[in-house]
Amino acid sequence: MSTKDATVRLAFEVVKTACSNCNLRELCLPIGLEADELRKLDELVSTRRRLKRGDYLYRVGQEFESIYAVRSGFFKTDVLIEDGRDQVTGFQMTGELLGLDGISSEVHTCNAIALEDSEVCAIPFSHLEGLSRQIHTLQHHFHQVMSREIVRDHGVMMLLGTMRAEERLAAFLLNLSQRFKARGYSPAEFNLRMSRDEIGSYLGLKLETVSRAFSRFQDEGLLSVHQRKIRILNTAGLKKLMSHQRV
Amino acid sequence: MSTKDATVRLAFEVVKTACSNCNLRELCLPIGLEADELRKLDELVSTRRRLKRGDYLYRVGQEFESIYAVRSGFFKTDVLIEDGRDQVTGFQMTGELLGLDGISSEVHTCNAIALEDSEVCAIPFSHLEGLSRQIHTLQHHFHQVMSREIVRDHGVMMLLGTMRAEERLAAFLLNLSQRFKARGYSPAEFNLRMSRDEIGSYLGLKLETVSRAFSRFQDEGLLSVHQRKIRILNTAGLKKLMSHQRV
DNA sequence: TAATCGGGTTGACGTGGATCAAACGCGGGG
DNA sequence: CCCCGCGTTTGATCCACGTCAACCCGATTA
Repeated sequence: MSTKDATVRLAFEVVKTACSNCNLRELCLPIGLEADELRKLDELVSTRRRLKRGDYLYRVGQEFESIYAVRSGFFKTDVLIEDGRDQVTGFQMTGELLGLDGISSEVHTCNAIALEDSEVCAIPFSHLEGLSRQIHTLQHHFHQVMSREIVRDHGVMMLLGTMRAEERLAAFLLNLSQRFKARGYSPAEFNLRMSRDEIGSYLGLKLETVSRAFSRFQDEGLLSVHQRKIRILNTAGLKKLMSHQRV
Repeated sequence: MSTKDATVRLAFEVVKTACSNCNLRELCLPIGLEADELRKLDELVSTRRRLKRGDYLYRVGQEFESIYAVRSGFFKTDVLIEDGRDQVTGFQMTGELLGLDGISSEVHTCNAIALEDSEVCAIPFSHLEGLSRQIHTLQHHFHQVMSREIVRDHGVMMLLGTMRAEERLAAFLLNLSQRFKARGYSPAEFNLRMSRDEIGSYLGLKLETVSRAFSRFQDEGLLSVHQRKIRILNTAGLKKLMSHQRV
């Protein structure tokens, strides 16, 4: 894809929004803020961006100025190396933040791509820093979010470094399940937003291996799988499989 | 190792210290601070802890209250899962921060272990938050440090997810080399502080595989290896190997 | 209704790294 | 000086996953 395409794809719509009446406020940045603090945050979260499936929210190398909160939809982030290999570093759903990687060098170090039609709130980072110098709660919560991202990454490193294919997929599905649950959706039945290839990239596996693991889980009665529609039939079984010492 | 051992091993010495005359101030938190700001930071970094090889700086589950800056020595951090598997998540050298994982849940989520006799500066986290509400530069720099950790983790995920054994080791050695260089040491000749097993854990490989890769590099004239003493003979060769599309 | 297309599944086979096992070599203690 | 122990090296074998290839299936278009 050419660079020209890149800029075209960045087209988006801008919409006014407010944290104070957002139904994600208990998941997202505003957590634990007082009413008056929330109003200040409203001023800061200036714009909402609407993206279509496949659109880039930002790209490697692009100047960093805002972080983004997912309001609706689903994203992936990935990193590349010259020779063409790439690695999905995460999947983000509603209430989660995107763009934290850009703070360190003022430039984004990964791509963020919408996996379905989505909306994000753009939070200009310098404003966020300003406000978190005033609001202790916000400051601390933001630090917790960054720290949680580090802990999550350690979990993925563990997964990639020590687990076998089926353990990885089980861990991945259980994680998704728990995140859907936290958002009020069924933890047992959901649609995957990503392809087998993207799952594979995230888990350090080839798509065929992912597909085989799904089939195996289905044969063993742990899941029912129809395309991207997943139903978890035996959570305990998945958990057991995950923590199973390699044979 | 029993829990009793754990508490015993946490014994340490406390020493007064000051950022303003620390020769690491250009690598560490104080980066870019004015003289008067530096004095404020001095008050905050209250204690220095001295650890012996093998001592734990903190452990999984231990209450989080401070982050630590490595003043001298060398550390590793690792995470565990129940069944005994573990994964080294990082190696930290002088000027680098430890403990960022603990912010999210007020509890440490990994172990930090000294790989040689070491000293750290303890920075009570609530004080750091307080001070960074006053000093914009400090606040921003701290955010950059956290973000850099996230970017680093993405790099490791890439490594674990897409690279083959020799590429991983090459990437690892080049990274170490560059960090030694940044600290004024030779980038071409250094002593590894960690065992083959620890390198393997970090790179998602078995120690035998690490050992074989070292031997292979030596055969090919890229390195000379004597125990843990490494001399890089052909940096370009290592880089080329790293970005080599899989055959 | 057929043709096309992209993602997913399945099978056959190859291989990189794990596993198992033995030997080496250095450093410390008697 | 020899002995012991631990980290490391090296060799032989195994196997989980990658690779390659064929086919399937549902959606889209002609």
